[in-house]
Amino acid sequence: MVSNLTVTEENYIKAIYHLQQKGDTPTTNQVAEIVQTRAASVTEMLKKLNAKKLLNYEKYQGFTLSNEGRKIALGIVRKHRLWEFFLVEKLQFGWDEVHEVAEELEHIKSNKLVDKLDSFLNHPKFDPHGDPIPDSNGKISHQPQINLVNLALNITAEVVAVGSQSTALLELLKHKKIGIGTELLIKNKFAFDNSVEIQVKEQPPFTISHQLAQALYVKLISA
Amino acid sequence: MVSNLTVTEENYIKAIYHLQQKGDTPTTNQVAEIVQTRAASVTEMLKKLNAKKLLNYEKYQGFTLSNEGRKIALGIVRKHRLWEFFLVEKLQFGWDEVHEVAEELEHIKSNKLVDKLDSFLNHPKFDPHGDPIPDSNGKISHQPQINLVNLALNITAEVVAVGSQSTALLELLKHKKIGIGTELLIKNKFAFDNSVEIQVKEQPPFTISHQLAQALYVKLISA
DNA sequence: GTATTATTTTAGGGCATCCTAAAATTTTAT
DNA sequence: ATAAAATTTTAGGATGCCCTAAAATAATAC
Repeated sequence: MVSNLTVTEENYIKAIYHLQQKGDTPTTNQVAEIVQTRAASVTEMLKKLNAKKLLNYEKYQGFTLSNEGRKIALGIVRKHRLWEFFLVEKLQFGWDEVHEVAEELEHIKSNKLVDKLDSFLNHPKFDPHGDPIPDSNGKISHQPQINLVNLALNITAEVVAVGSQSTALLELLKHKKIGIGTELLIKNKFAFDNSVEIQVKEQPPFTISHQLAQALYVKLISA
Repeated sequence: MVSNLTVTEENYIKAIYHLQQKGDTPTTNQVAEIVQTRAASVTEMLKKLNAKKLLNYEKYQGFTLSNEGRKIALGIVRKHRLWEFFLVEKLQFGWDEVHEVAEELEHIKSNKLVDKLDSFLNHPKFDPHGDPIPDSNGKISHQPQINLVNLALNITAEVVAVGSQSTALLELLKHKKIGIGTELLIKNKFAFDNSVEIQVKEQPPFTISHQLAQALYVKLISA
């Protein structure tokens, strides 16, 4: 219960949590890719986390987080996203440059710190990328989000989240001046390459690739 | 120059820096005490830091920080004290409960973060314990400070720093309602045990031990 | 100035995490 | 349904930092 985990252990747990969030049950190789190591090292860690009952693991048969493991993952995600919010909101970081620093800050161990930070920031529900911040009980707010490729034509919507934190994506979005809160609508979809012509409020329309559209999540504007 | 150090290496450097600040040239055993390890482990690390040119070290002959080593130490101290200031000023921590958390936060690696934090806090010069915060060039402000045992009778002075961060000391100060900024004067010094009778503004006088008086630093009030 | 004591260093080994190479198992393709 | 390919696991070794015990050196006491 008091589980004092190493930074390494926390990173494995977080990786597994994120893979599970994407639907598919995670594989050894996927985890290795995320934590930047080799499959053999992952297997070793799986055994360790299994022994600590944070994972349900049968060799060759896959693994998922136990309830306890999920709680820990939610705690880490909470810290990560609160720090990101802090960095953007209070320290004036760009939303595309906070991920790496938050990767370090998320491992600071002090419940008091997290709770006080949360109060200081007025209990934000979503981080600067639009991802929900779990509350202190691990509860997550959901806002109805639609993938941009599924948005109907000529309906104005607001960007509420992005599909990944890769710097490549964030750089592109910055260049195109699209961020959380941007209002846009779809003028056209082109079957040839699935590219999408969008119009951002008050600006001339332009076309974005299918990959980029897939990385954007929007909600309808209740006008 | 880009020196990417481990948390452990940073902790050794910081320990050596603080020992040097106290005047005496540091010993292997003193460092072991501070970083909570054995002398043998310290020797090992001394060799490593020497190889990285952060230390001038000759076996059996002692060691001191090189210029590069001192720069690194100042960077860590700067981060530690800025975070302490943040915790007390913005997150409403008590000044007696921030040290441990700051021990973790000081190892977060991002110059941009430190600089932005510094701006956010309006470039504070002293941390909540009265210790000076080095600026981004490693420059340290000094305020004239007098040890309370050397303060003359009936001269009002203001507490500007405390001699250590030990929880025992901070707890005692809290109980006696003495902190940075407290104004007081000495009514009496007792030769028998070197205890000191002090009066805090508007309150009845009381006596404190020699040890406690030694742990308090004051400056005269320019009235 | 030598003997005793204290300090520092070396020697040798432990644990966590990483690695490569090989073996075991599962999945895919025909 | 079996052969080939991909994945996962085991085996064995490396590195960073820790430890204890013993050896080397320095400091102190008489």
